[in-house]
Amino acid sequence: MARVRHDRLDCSPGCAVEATLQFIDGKWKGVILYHLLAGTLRFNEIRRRLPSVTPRMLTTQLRELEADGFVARKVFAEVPPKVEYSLTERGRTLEPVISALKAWGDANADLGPMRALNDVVAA
Amino acid sequence: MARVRHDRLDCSPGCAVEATLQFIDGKWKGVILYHLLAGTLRFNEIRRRLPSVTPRMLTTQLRELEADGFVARKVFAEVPPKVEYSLTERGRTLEPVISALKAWGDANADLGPMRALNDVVAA
DNA sequence: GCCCATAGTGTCGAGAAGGATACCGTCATG
DNA sequence: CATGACGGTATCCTTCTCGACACTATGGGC
Repeated sequence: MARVRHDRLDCSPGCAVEATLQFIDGKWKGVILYHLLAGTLRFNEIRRRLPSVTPRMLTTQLRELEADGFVARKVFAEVPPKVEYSLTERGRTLEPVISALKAWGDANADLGPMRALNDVVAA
Repeated sequence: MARVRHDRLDCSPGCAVEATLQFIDGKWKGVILYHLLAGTLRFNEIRRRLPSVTPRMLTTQLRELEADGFVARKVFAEVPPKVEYSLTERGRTLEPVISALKAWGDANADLGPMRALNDVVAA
C-alpha cells in the first residue's frame, strides 16, 4: 500500500489536500499517471519513459496504484509475457490534478537540462 | 532542504509533474500552503490548525517552504515573540495546484471521521 | 548453444524522514 | 512565586524509502 502520510487526518479542512497527496506521493506515481493519461502502456514501455526507475520500484509503484484503484493491470497469457497498464475510470478523475501539477512545473520549475531533453523528445 | 525525489529529472515530459510534486511533498506542506492561501498566519495559529504536528516538524516544513520561495517569514521584534507567515507571489502561483488537490480530495477521498470534523469547524 | 526480450521477484543495506521529549528566554497574569 | 504564551532548538531514536544487484521462466533468432 501507499505510504501513510497521516494516520489521523486531523488537519481539517486542508486535509483533503493531504488526502490527495497521499495517493500520488510515491517517487514515480506522478509521472506514471501522467504517461498513462496518454494511453495504455506495457511494463517496459513505461520503463523506457522513465530511464532511471528500477524494475523493482516500477513494480511496487504500479501495484500501489492498482491497489488504490487508479490503474488496471491486464495480463496476457503469452510468451513472452505481456502486461498492459491503463487508467481506470477513477484514475482518470485525477486528470485535473496531474494537469495542474504539470502546468505549474512547466511554468515555474527550472528544469535546466530538461528543456533540451524535451526538445529531443519533441523532435 | 526539501526532499530530493529525483536528482535527474529524466522522465520527460512528465517530469514537470514530479518537479512540482518535489516542492509540495513533505508531510505537511500541502496543508500548510492550503491554510496560508486563506491569509497570513502566525506560528501557533498554524499549529492549532494542525493538531498533530510537532513544533520541530512545523519549523522544518516552514523553513523549506521559505527556502523554496513560497512563504515569507516576518519576525516582529516584540515580547512575546511574533512571527507571521504568508505566501509570496510565487507561493500564490501554486493556488491552482492546491485547489485541484483539494477538489479531488473532497470529491473522492473517504475522509471518514473528517466529515464530522469539518462540521465542527464549520459551526 | 547463446543471448535477447518479456515481466517481474528477493534480498540487502544505506540514508533520509519524521516522531518524542526536553529545553530556551522574556513578559504578563494570578 | 509559579504558570502560561510565544516561537522556536537540540538531541535522540525509530521507521520508512529507495537503489543496487542478482535471479526467475519461457521462447525466438542467430
